[in-house]
Amino acid sequence: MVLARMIHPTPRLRFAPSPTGPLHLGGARTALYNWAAARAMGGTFLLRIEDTDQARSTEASLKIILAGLRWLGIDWDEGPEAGGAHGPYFQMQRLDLYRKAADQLLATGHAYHCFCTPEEIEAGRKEMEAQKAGFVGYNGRCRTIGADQRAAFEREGRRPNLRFRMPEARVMKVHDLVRGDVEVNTRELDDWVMLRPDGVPLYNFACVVDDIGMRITHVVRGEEHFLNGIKQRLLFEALGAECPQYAHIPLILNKEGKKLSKRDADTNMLDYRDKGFPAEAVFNYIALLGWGFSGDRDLFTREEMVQVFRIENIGKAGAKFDEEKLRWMCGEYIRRMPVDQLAARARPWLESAVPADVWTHHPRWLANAIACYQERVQLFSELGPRLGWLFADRLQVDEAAQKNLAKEPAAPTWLANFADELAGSAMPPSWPADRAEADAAFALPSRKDAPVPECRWLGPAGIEALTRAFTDRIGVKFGSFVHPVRAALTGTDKGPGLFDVLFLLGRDTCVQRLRAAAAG
RNA sequence: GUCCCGUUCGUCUAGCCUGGCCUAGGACUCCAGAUUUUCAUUCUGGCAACAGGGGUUCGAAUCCCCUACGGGAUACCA
Repeated sequence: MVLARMIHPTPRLRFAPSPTGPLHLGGARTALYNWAAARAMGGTFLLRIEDTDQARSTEASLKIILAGLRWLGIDWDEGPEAGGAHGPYFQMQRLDLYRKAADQLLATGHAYHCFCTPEEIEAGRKEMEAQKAGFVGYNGRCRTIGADQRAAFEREGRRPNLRFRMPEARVMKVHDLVRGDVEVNTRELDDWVMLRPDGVPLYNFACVVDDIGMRITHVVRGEEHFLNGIKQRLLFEALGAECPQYAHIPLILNKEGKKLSKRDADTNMLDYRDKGFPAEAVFNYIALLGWGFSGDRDLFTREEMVQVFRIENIGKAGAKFDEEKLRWMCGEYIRRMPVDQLAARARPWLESAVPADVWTHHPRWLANAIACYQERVQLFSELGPRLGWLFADRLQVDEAAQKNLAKEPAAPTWLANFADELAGSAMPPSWPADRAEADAAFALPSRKDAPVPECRWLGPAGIEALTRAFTDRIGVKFGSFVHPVRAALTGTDKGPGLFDVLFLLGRDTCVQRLRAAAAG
């Protein structure tokens, strides 16, 4: 048992953002895959903040990243605001650990001080380029520096960087969980800087020290890190630690097929939240960018994903982001939501459209109204504008509706007479009057085969019967009658079933609007 | 320049590792039809792809090679 645990340590994965910008699509997907892999393997998922780029790191970005992850439902077991036994989880709080590792590497000869100035490094690079060397990087001038030269540099006041001493031409055979077996010759890489004179580490160094300290076993990250992975493997080796399993995944491309950048405003995850995209739909969609749930299904929950997710199944080819499909997926999720949940979650976008009184005193009525639009919207934010006609004092009539009102010369007469008919009917009263009884009795949108409940008020079916009897009586074709009525009542030519509209509006408002339309 | 990775319908993908069940499946989009009082939903049907060329094999989307195209890397950023 103990032995088994040594061979297969508890999987520990991390997402390690640098707080230099918002959480964008690519970062969200990386986090999501790491999270899913951790959950799938019954392991631990943690967050580490790589804030060593002090000039660009901000507290605001950190907040946005954490909020974005939480919104997507990606939770972490260790990290900021969660604590954990392997902290601190901010790199700037781990400087002593890097220092210690640096001393060890210096002592074992895996690292050396480099006194070159940026200008000297650049000159060396130019020289290599002129020699048509395939690889162009640091020329390793300080590799073999003597004590005299070193002392001379120090007298000049130069402060050294710490560089990693790369093996000269070693063929690294590595296995990447996504790319498979790949060979890289270390001559493609130069002696990279680990530590600045001020003691702040650079990415590859801090990353490895932390992955060791945090016992990371698997790393899923963007393919821009593939070569960093080679450098890091060597560093693990030099430090006598085991390297995690790496999986380098292709980048997400934008519609133009270019790399998604942090500057693309609509790639900030919180923008999707603010625009009314359901989080679980965004999660679902992002998961599909480079991974397939199965051959015949692309709608799934987080839990279902965790059941079947395997890092090895992430695709090697880059994917383009398609907002059209994302939106379809949002609509799909909204349709499947219980209507009360939809109302609650859409509320932030409904505050201006729906009077506060409705929320507190007419919840069933509002739920019915929202239910009528459930299959007609894709985003929470689309609900408010659609509901406007319900509360309008003076109805806005759009062009299509005006056409429908003008098409039949007799329409004004029909509407006036229909108003009289409704005035004497048992239709439910109109908001703000109390109509809770009717709203509780009838669930919208009404369905043809639904049984008619016992109620003293007319429901949609009853109103339809009344209407059909009326059109028969005045000798008007039902089909032509219906359009001007909808126009008069909602001001548009689209929307829920007409009798749901009548029911929602209630007797008095219907009468009033029909008469107003009849009067022109 | 050099190195690495990739390329299946317009898009996301299944299939590829372990060749035959692939006249290549699903989804989004689009088109047509059905249902319907409008819109939407739903249902039915349709358009649409193995980048190109060689090779291996009885047989290749699947294995090998070359070409083209795309992406990534080549920092005192991460």
